[in-house]
Amino acid sequence: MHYWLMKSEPDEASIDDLARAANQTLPWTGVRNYQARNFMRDQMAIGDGVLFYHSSCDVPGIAGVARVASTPYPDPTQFDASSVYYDVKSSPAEPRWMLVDVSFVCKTPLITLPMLRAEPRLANMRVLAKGNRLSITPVSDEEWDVITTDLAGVSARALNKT
DNA sequence: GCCAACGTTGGC
DNA sequence: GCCAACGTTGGC
Repeated sequence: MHYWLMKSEPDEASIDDLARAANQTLPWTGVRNYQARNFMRDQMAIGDGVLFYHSSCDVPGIAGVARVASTPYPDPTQFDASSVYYDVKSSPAEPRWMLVDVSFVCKTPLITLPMLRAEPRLANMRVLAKGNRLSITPVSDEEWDVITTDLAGVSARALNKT
């Protein structure tokens, strides 16, 4: 069981989009970075906790909680010539990009970067490291507890709902 | 719009 | 295998 922070531009897929999606689940399309892909392909398991982060927007920050809802499978957008995520060097026989499905758990009050940086227990959080650009980063057990319980005030009941 | 930081590409 | 050039990310 691992925890993750996953960045999404809300213009493309926001926490509200996830809440409105069929089965409140969306495939995490568009990752085109090998480190981020490897996290999804090699380390994620169904049930892993996800901090849903809004990036490249007016006020970036954690906007909700989600969970990993599938095992890894090829990102279909890589084969779609009309998609911005099309990858001419990939093929169904040898897919280059893998993803997982992510399911909605709950929204949280927006937890901004200054709020995260103000919390000493998050000083080593990967997403806060200087120069970090990875769209998927691991979150430690303690970081998960601090953010979901202390900063976001999510109840244990909400976190454990299936 | 700026720019620091980082990843990828491709010539050699 | 090195590394310069280039493209992208993403906060500000």
